[in-house]
Amino acid sequence: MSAETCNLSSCFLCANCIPAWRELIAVKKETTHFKKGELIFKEGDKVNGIFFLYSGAVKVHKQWVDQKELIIRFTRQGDILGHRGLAAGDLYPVSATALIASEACFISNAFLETILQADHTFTYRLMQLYSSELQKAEMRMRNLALMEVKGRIAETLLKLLDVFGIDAEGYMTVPVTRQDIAAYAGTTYETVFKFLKTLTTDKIISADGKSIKINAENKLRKIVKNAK
Amino acid sequence: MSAETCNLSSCFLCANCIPAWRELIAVKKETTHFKKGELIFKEGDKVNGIFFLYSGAVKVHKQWVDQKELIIRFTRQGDILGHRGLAAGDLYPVSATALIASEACFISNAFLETILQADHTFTYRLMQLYSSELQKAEMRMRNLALMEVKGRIAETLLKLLDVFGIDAEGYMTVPVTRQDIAAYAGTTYETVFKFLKTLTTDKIISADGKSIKINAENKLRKIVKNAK
DNA sequence: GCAAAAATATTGCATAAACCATATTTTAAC
DNA sequence: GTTAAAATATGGTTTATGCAATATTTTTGC
Repeated sequence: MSAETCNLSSCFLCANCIPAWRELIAVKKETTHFKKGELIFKEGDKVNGIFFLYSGAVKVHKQWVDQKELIIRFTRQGDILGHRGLAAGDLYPVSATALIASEACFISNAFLETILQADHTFTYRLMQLYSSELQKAEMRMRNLALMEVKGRIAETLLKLLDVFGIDAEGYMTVPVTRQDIAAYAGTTYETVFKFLKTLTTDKIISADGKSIKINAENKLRKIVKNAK
Repeated sequence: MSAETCNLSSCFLCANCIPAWRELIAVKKETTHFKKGELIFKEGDKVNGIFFLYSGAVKVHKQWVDQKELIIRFTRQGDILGHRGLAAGDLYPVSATALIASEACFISNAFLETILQADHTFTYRLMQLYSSELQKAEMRMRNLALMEVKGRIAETLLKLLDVFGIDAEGYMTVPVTRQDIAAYAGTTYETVFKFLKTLTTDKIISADGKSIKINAENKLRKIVKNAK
């Protein structure tokens, strides 16, 4: 179970807990597999535990009336999923969906509590993680509220680059739909489509169907800076 | 120093630490006073410690180019200020400004670290607090991105009611300017002005100059719900 | 108590971006 | 492999909001 799917070092839990715990973690954790497009957990579901993403790519999103949704963040290998619900309530406040085939270690609430009680350094690190996530959330809040759409779309492209990286030819490794770009930028598909077209015309990006390649990162950053 | 300004029980620190610590806290803390409109700390300043708001009302805000700002949250007695910077960097990512005369206990970084290392329950509670703040931040992110302006303004009024409460005649206890309402809702003064006027015409609120009174809370909630 | 600076009041206009409609292509499901 | 369902492509219309302008009132600092 452990050898193929978890090297006991790359996820937040293994990287930050007391080494001695890893043996027990190897026994207690369950490895879970998710297909592309599969729901990992759903807003409103009861929180049973926490996921540590071992491989793949996941979007964390939150609904609003009438099919609308905002993508809160994109996560990659090593990231935590479902930690928001941990201590603050018993229902997930967000949903998580696999963007590509993904694997995660699932740790039950009860076992996590045990770790938190026994390993104070881990608790401290988790608190630090939350603190930095909070900072990111505040930054994003400000951008969603005050930055104009073009800047938010440019920002989304840069974020995807940062989180998922690029392959040998410079194309983004994880195929994200334009609808997802819109959902992260807090806008509509049509607006994304139109703006990506002008970006392509200006050679700032190359959009070959679904795959996107960023040619001029600095120009995207300039768009973000100048987005009013 | 302690008796007049801090009862050693109402702030997050005193309420959640091991009782034995309170004596030391009483010695180590510094009581700080802020006048209406005074800056408590500024985005980009070096983080020296953490504030526990003892009395008054404070806005936490974040800048964007060209004088624009978003109010991240309103805080009242008992709340923590400046905790974002604690573990995640050495510069404040936000500013804090007193809305009315306010008092806060200041705890230096060094002493806070001591508490965190010695009192694991406190660390755990602080982690829980961050977790719930994160949930709130995500909710707000979604609302700022997807809810239309009228809903966001209505939401702001409800938030002010929730955080600061009302006096005997039903008026909000803390005078918040329309510009601040706009800054929280992520919109402009003019839009707030126009919408508050229709709310007044519809008798949902009474706006007597600066003081605002909410007459029909349920109608405001309905506006939030239906805001697209 | 006066001057300067915010905050408020008000309106009209410009426009960015959502919404609508529809056709085509790609992806997923059985 | 066929069909259904997403996702994409693209234009035209509408409208919610931001922006500019200007006048008045309130607050604040010295």
